[in-house]
Amino acid sequence: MPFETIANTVTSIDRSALHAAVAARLKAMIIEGALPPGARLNERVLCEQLDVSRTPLREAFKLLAGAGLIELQQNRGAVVARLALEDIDATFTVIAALEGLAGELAAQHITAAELIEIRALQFDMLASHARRDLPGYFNANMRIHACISAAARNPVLAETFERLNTRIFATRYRSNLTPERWDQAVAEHADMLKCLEARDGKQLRLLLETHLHNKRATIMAELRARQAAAAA
Amino acid sequence: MPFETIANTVTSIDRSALHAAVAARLKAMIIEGALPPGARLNERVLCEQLDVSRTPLREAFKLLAGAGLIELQQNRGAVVARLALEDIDATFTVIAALEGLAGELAAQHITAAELIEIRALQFDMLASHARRDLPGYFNANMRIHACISAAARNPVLAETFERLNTRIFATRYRSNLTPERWDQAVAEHADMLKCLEARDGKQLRLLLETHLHNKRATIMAELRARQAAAAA
DNA sequence: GGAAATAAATTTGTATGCAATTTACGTGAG
DNA sequence: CTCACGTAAATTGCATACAAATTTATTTCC
Repeated sequence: MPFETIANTVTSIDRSALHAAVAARLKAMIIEGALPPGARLNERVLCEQLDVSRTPLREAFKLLAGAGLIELQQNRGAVVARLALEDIDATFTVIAALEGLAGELAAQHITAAELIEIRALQFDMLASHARRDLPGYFNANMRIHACISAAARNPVLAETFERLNTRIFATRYRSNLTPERWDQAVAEHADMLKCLEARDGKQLRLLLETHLHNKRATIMAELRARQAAAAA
Repeated sequence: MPFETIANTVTSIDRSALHAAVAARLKAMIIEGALPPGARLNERVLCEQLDVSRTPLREAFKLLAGAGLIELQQNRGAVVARLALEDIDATFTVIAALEGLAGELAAQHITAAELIEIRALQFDMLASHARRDLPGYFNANMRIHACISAAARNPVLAETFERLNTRIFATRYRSNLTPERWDQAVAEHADMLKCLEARDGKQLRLLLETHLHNKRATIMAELRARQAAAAA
């Protein structure tokens, strides 16, 4: 994780590590959707917007390209990585396996304090669910998954997970949910918490894989429907 | 294309995409061990060796840093990523889960032609094992795992796998083996092939996870012993 | 008017120069 | 002899200049 150590939230850019700061900034813009998939990254325009010269900007491009967030085209610049539906599906498949592993390891290593935090986040999530506050729900949801990832005590897993999650962030955490699927997801989270408390890693792994598989099916159905609607 | 240009591509590098070519070259040097973990990457020296100016070299650094192959240090250049023992252990844990997933998916999607190729590679591996040809064994071994990864039909999985594998390539495929562990590994591969032929994805996943877990235990034991010997 | 050819403008890729930081080295004090 | 300090050398980071490629605009011809 070479560039996410710099705070993404800073408005003006730290002049002492321009390429890293620019990369963090661009990454944030991609996650937030300011730079949507497929968007061309014009060097001159971005240089003016970020107030840096081309060298650090181009180096930031390479950092993001190495991480798979953007694609470089020979003599034709860079574009934000465009994920086909199959790629999103494939990414969820891998994330399901990784989260399953994270859950199994977390059940072994999680501390009492971390468990308390996850319980609290679970209530936050229930509150957002009750209020039908989708952004709040996704926020709590995301933090629970991050907690589990952290409790796994495997930095390689965390990094790999972070890397894949970044690429489908908007898809994963800005999708719609049917009321039924939302209820089901909340119920699945309750089961997951029980497994964690019981330190039942095997079962938690199964639950997480199923949970992610269900989320994948939901999102893929929505995306396919959206694509069909756009084609018509 | 003139003959001279073709000849040049063998020794020197393609001038039309310098940063990518340099990155590929550096990656190869890292995998081959010419640039061992922790080695400092001096810009001037590498510029002369690769016959490029600093700009594409530095851009190549960023590509590799984004992929996690090297580490950038503020005002202090770049070094080949140094993996602590815990990192190697953690990487194997993740790879085990990913290969398990790959096996499960491969059992669903593998073609007859691919199965034939894996059977052939299995015999190559047996031949190398019989001759006690360790490099030949690792080569066949690596290709079998690559075949399974390809048969999974999941580009994200393949990419993630490739990325992690690159980082521990030397560790994974240049380690020593006790005769017993070597025999055991060969036997495990025979079981894996049976599962593939029977299209038993669940069982193949278990086998692969166990196989990788065993490989991890072997390698970690060797590395810890080596480290203890070096400390003494 | 439209297609092909051509020229201009834009954009990308690489090389190089300069400033800032880090590292190396020599000198002298304790 | 060791350690601290200061200066010089080396190295890194960024900006800019130039070259090559691509895209856009214009002209020419049918």
